[in-house]
Amino acid sequence: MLDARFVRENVEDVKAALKKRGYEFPLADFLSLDEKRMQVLKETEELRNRRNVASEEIGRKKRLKEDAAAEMAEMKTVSDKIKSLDEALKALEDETKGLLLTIPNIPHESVPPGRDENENVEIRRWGTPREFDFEPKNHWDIGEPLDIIDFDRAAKISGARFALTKGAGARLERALMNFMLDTHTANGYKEIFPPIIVNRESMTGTGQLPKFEAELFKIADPEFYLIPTAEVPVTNIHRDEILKESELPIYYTAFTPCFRREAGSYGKDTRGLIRQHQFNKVELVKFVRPEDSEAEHERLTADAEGVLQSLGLPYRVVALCSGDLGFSSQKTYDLEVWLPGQNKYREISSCSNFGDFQARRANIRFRREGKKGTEFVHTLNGSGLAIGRTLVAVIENYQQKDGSVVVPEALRKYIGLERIG
RNA sequence: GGAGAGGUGGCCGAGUCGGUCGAAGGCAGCCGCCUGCUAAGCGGUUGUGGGGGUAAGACCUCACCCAGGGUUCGAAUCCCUGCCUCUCCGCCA
Repeated sequence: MLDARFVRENVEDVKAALKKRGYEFPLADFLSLDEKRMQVLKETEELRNRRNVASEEIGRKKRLKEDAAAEMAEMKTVSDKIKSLDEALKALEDETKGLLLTIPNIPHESVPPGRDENENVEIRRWGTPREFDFEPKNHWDIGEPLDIIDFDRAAKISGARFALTKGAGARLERALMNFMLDTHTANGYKEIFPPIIVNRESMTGTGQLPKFEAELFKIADPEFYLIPTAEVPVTNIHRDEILKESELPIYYTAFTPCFRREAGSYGKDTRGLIRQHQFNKVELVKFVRPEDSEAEHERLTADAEGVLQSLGLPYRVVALCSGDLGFSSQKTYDLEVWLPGQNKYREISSCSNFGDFQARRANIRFRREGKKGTEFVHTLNGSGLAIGRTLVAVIENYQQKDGSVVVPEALRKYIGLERIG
């Protein structure tokens, strides 16, 4: 959420910045609403003040056994007025806030301008895609014969876009989870195992609601949501809190299943593990001081890259252009891993700096040492990594001509195998 | 699922028959003083958000005692609803 006062005072800048995203800011709506709101607010406060003063006077008179009927009658009408103004104010506030909640974050100045993913900018590459002396297969053509991935049974149990792993596949999934968590905790992230069903406030805090309800799985009664990413519960750990400066930065890592409706992606990645309604992911989340967030963003991205490097998986880092940026993000790097089966790089991690956008929504503040008042922290997060897609990458990059899969060195002690199949 | 208790400031805790309650008292914190140092002691001070004001302060004002409604001239105090916590019974991984 953007700051109302900031928007009010920087209308043109805000408008221009959001235009970079391809977002038309409803400027006139906001300003007239905001002005009306302030006007009503002032009026109510004046009346309240009058009432407070009069009520005190009435109390004094009553104690002295004097008559206060006239004041009481007058205040009755003042109170009625306040009540109706309050209703109007509440409506205006809801509307203003509702509008603010649907405005995306302002892209950071370093974000490359662009309309969509085609204008994202490659920052660097790591590793060299392997040369195959045979035609490399898709992961499902490797996994199904090995009987480690089963799409048909999962479809029977649940439906399309579900999969189940078994045997060495299930163990590989578990090995990846442990390997990633161990890697990140060694780098100073505290391990969290959060709830994966959350309330509306949490979803609003990180920016999924109110705008993206259609992408979420919802539990109707009682009202809850399944998380689309651990970012939601983990960032909301500190919702409505005032942290000490000495506590920052805070680093968390969390393994969770994630649930996404994937509405609007019909026909995309219909086969295979790439796009599932349910998938596992290890997430990295940071809470930092504003002046540190850019450097922390680079480090977080490097931490996610470290996992790919340890696994020997070639990848590239891409800076999302302004038009491809997520709603809450002010800057994002995607990590794209090489998939021989598709002969291209595919997203496996997304590392974002949200600035104070989420902190303002979720009301996460900190107090500086020796200073009065509070400031919003900056929040960041990134996948470290999406486990399903990592499993795909391992299988495709380490496939052998005979249909087996060699287990990367780093995973062997976790899975207890050198080869699958 | 049934029965009951409770939610007050960083923490503990008081709020009488509704009327200077933003809220006693204690602890912790901060600033002085004092003791050669430390501890103890003495005095003062310490919440968040909005609006106005100022060069910046000072200052003025509104709101906030879980949340949302209601009663009233006036509510932390009374009433309703919701959320959360705790205890007992039942059930259960």
